[in-house]
Amino acid sequence: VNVTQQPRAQRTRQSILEAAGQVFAENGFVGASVEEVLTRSNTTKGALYFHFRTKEDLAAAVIEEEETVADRIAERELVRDAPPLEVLISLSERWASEIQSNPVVRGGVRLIVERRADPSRLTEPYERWEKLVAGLMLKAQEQGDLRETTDPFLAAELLVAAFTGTQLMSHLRSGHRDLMPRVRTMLELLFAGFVPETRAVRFPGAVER
Amino acid sequence: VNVTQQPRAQRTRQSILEAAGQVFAENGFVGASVEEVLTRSNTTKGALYFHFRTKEDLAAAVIEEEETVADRIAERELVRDAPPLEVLISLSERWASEIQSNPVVRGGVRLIVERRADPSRLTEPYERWEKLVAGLMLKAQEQGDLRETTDPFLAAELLVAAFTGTQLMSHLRSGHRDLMPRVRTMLELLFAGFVPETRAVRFPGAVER
Amino acid sequence: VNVTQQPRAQRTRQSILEAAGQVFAENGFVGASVEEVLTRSNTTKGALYFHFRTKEDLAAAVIEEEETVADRIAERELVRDAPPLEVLISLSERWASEIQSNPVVRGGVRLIVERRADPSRLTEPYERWEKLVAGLMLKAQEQGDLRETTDPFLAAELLVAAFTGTQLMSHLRSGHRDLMPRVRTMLELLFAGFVPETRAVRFPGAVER
Amino acid sequence: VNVTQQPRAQRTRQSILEAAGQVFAENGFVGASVEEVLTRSNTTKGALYFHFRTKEDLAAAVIEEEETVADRIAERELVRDAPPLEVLISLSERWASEIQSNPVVRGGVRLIVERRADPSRLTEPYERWEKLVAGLMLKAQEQGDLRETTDPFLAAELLVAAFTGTQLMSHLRSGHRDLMPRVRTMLELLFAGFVPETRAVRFPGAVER
DNA sequence: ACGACCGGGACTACCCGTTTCT
DNA sequence: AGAAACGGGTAGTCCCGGTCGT
Repeated sequence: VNVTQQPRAQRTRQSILEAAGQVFAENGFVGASVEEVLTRSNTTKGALYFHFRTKEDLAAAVIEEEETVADRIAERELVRDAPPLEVLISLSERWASEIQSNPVVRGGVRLIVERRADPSRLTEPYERWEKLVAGLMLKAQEQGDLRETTDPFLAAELLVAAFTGTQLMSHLRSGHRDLMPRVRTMLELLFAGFVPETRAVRFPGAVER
Repeated sequence: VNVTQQPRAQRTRQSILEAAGQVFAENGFVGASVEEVLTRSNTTKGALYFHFRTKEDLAAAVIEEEETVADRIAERELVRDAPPLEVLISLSERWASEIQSNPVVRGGVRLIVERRADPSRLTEPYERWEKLVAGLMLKAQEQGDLRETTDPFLAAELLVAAFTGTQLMSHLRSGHRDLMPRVRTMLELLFAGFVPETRAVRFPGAVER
Repeated sequence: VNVTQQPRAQRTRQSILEAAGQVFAENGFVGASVEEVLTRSNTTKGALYFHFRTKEDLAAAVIEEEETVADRIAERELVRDAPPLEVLISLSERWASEIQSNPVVRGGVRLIVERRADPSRLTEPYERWEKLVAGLMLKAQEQGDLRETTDPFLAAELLVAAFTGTQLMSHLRSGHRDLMPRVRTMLELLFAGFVPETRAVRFPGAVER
Repeated sequence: VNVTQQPRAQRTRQSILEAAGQVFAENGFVGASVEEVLTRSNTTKGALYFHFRTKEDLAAAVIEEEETVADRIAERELVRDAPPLEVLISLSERWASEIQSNPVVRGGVRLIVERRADPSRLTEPYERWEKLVAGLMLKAQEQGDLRETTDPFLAAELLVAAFTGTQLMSHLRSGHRDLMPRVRTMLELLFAGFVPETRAVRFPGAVER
């Protein structure tokens, strides 16, 4: 294999991926046209079909990258030695910020939301989020930061659903521009019901925006 | 104008609308094919394009019907003389039940979620839901059923977003089959944070399913 | 048979025919849409398909009416006791004027020009014109108004072709508005070559416009 | 730009153009079906829509080629050092011969005749013919080959109209097979009226066919 | 006799994901 | 890697019957 060319190949692949992310985010899978991706990435069919065998393949790559980013963020937050609910907060805000700034992530998110009954796909991303959140909720309950009466698993499910709904609303109303404040107030209101009256969650300053 | 044959016409129109609801719900607007609607409704192109000028038109009709149903449900619940939060509960459950059972509603819901920033559209359905819910939240606060510290408008926004997210999750995971219990637990968890500790919301038995 | 309704039926038929003439004149046979005819004639499909079995039928009726008008004009001019070339002149101008004012005639003319290799149609209108003109040319030659060296049949053929071409040009350039002067100068130039130097054709004042 | 494969592409494009010429010539613009062009050119939709964006585009290309051919013929004749009327004769016959033998030209001619008042089109071909002919007529008059009493511009207009009419007649009656003799006699008769008695135009042998 | 409403279905232009050839 | 070609599938148009009322 040629080695000197690899950097250029990687750049090409990346720019295709980014363009695809945008187009998928705006139009969904069926609504997206390969031609549009070509135009935005300033490449040609030859290039695209060299890197990705089909349009489905391209979508899968977008999702994969999005998942990788998600994992990286999750890992980075999980190792922090902070109260679990605070981890949950900064995790949510980091993720929101990523959605705002990274087109590939935005595309992946839309593709996942849209996903038809294609069960042969990668392990459901939502389940992974739910498991991760549930873990934090459990730890929080052990430390007395989650009410005894609140089921940690159901709380996790709700948080994921509410985040998804919030992200959707922000997408529809402002094209994700007001995502951060929406996520912030969502968390505040939710946690008001999760946390015992005697405790209070510390909300750090918003990451950005 | 004319009276002859109208019953048949109405039946045809309705069966097209229902088929369209299904197809839109399953595949979204772009993914839906008119041909599929034809097959499922057991009609022909002539019939379809007699009742609806374009595919867009058909989608608009689906949304319109869905909105009409929503309004009818809202009206029926609002006149009830019950505590506002209980109204909110039965309203949510009625709506969830409608989504489960009525394909046109299901289609409309998906179409609305998908809708890009098409500002020339009917007044955003979400805004209407938010206003309605906010009204009930305000009344609840007056009656002491909503914590003083909870902003009724933000609470309404969250509820709508959480409902949407929950509906989406249920759609993706079970095709709306487990929608009712999901909505129920969502409400329980949310209200735990909204209602003062001294009060308790009465959750009636689930409407059905 | 019902008699009282017949006048109304005739009116309906006529208004359809006129609308059809317009639409055919503007768009040709294939380009014309029955729907457009309906709109302009303010009638409905039921009415149209009662009077005319198919679109072809409608076109045939338009042509038939146009031919009838042509025959009527020809007869009226032919009985006149005037020099043959003068008859030719006023015949041409009457026909031009009819084309300008009568939409059905205009439609018929276009349909005939367009006619595909459909040899099973009514006897070619052009042949009839040529025969008629040839007869007048022959008479003119007998009276010394046509040069001895000019073949009356070829002259007739040319006149018909030139008229058709002129009519077409006028249609393309002005929508038939400048048809009269064009026909007039065409005749003047043509006759300059047909008539012996010693004679001169009397051009009457133009019929109108 | 690109160089690879251009010969093949050019061949494909040309064969599509020729098939399109035929189909347009036979059925006009609306009557022509892209599918028929595909069949006759032995190509596929993909190929056609790679070379031409729409059916209109295809028609425009046919017209453009026809105009190019016309220009080439005109240029070649105009540089000849011959009496203007003789140039006119051989020009007409060359053009007639081209119509007979070149399907693209035939298509273009029909498309132009059909063209409705679409003012956004290329400069009206008829005007260009008229100007060209008028120029020759003027020169002929200077040299005493055109009668003093004949207006060169009107004569040009008539010639173009008569040619168009003749071509149409030949199309309708014989599918252009008898075009050459028709044009020849048309010119003879016309010129009999244009040229002074003392002079005589030399009619060369027909170009071919 | 006349006309209205409703529906049938063949057909059209065109888009678009993909492959082939160089 | 890019130009060219492939071909299935799309929404939509349009001519035309049926089937009623008046």
